[in-house]
Amino acid sequence: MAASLRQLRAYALLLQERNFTRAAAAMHLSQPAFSALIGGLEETLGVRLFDRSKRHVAPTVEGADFEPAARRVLTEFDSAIAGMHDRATLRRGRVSLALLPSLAAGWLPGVLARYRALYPGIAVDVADVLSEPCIERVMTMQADFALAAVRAETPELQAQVFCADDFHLVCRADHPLAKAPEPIRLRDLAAWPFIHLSRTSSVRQYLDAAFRPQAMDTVMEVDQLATVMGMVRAGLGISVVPALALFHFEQPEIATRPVRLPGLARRIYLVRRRDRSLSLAAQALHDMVLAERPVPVRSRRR
Amino acid sequence: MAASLRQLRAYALLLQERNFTRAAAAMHLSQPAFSALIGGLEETLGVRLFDRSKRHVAPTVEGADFEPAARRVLTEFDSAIAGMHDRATLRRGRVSLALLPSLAAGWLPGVLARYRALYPGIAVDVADVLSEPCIERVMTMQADFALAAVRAETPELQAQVFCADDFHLVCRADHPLAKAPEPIRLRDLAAWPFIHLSRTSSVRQYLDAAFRPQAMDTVMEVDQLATVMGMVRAGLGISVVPALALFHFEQPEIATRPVRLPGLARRIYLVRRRDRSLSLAAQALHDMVLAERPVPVRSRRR
DNA sequence: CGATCTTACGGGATTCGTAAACATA
DNA sequence: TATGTTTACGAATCCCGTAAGATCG
Repeated sequence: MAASLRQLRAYALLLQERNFTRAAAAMHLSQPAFSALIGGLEETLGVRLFDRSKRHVAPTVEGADFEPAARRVLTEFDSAIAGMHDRATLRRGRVSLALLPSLAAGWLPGVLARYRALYPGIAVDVADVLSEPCIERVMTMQADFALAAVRAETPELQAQVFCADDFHLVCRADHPLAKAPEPIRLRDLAAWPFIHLSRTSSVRQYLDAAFRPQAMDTVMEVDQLATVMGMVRAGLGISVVPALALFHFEQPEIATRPVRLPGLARRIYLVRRRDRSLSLAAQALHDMVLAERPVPVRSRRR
Repeated sequence: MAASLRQLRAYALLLQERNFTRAAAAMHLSQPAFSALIGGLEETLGVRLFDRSKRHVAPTVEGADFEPAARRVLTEFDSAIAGMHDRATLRRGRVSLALLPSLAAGWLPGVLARYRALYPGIAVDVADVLSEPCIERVMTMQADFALAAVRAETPELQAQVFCADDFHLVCRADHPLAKAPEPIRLRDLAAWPFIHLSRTSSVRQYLDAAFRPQAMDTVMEVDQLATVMGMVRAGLGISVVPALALFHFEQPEIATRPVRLPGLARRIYLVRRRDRSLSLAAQALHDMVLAERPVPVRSRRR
């Protein structure tokens, strides 16, 4: 005969009430049914837990000594259930997201503000890294899902198009290209001093595929888009950046123009593991992220 | 709908088997019944704990995170039950006994040796103190029961006769009284130098009631029976001690003779609380103590 | 097609509540 | 006698196992 939690609850209740009738009422049970619970527990343990010889019920030595263990079990159980219930109702949890720095700085904050307002108990872990580390984090399960510029379709990963991201010219507002007639084509840029991003960036890889490097007038190569912005604003050169990064260049001295590109526009993919389902917290963020995809940004002519 | 321990066990089993059929078998349950346990747990928690889409069952993020809490609850529960079962079967426990030093040194060791052999897991706490502190310890529940020379019948305490304890003369083997004809009466001792115990001892109180103190030839007053023995052996005087303390005087140079006393013999009482039942460990010692009451010790004439 | 989980349903054990018996101060 | 626990018993519930259905590789 195995003991049950119900019996432990009856025991704990009787220990504080010291009266079968009241304890039974507290458990919404008839007194005989309650008595059977206590009796059953005593039988499975092989020990009498309460003396009910006299007017008031009193625990035996064994009955008193059992209290700490019994209460520990009950509270552990309840908190375990409550903890999972909190996760079920999104009052607790954790979600980790890996995404491109441009998305992380420009588009994500608004989404996360709404997410946190809805689910203040959920901890959010953001990794703002380039596409390759994004994918790597999903692979190693450091991130629940990622927004990256790589269509990572492997046995472990699945990818879906998240949004299209076209390229834009950035230059000083007083630069000739700032007022050149539409459409601006890639070859129109080749003559001008150019600020490149590092070779690991997806923009650069796209440009390297379109041009032979030596066909361009490369002024320098930097890692951060913010640095590109500074160089352009200083008149050191022009550059081409994805629409999602244009927020860096919303400055009076800088103009941005759409560039007509051969082939398809760059795409951002939502990448997640194929085998693992998302946690509830991750699923909620996933759904919100899809519902609030970035809207195309308009370039500005100066 | 409340969660049950059974569901937690099913969960823990499925987590390590990752297969409903095997886990069900391990629980001696049909697979559908097992499935219902998991389903019920998932419903009460409001979270899907396992993905069973593909060939093998895999825990969801929530399902994996639930493991530590669930296992903790299960092990706490099992150890709580096992702990009480150990106490029920006297494999564990504690008993504390208060008794007169003479009993503690002369009679108790043999009893405790048998008790410990039967119940090696039970810790025994012995207080070898005089009658008053014995009773005090039972009152304050520092001792489960006591063997003392006081019939402590109060609303809290009940006493039963444990054994009778008659008094014996102790003197040097070459003392005239060692070979005096039976019976030796108390008045036969008045003429000889006498070693008294302190006034708190029950022997002394008995003698003070029988004689006026000034009627005796008091040599000195000591606290310990072992000291009495040393004094007597040195020929400084004679004394009277309870039969239970005679083991101190089993020495070649010392003779012991029964003394015929007016009134009843001294009695040792077993004293316990009236309201509290004894713990199982205490009850076992209680029964053994009663079964092995001291047998009357024979005095020796030299 | 085979392995595996879920759904459907009848039978059996457990548990409940009412009523009566029993114990104690 | 009044309060409070145990016993007795019919009824509702819950849980299990068998069998059929659904799904995925």
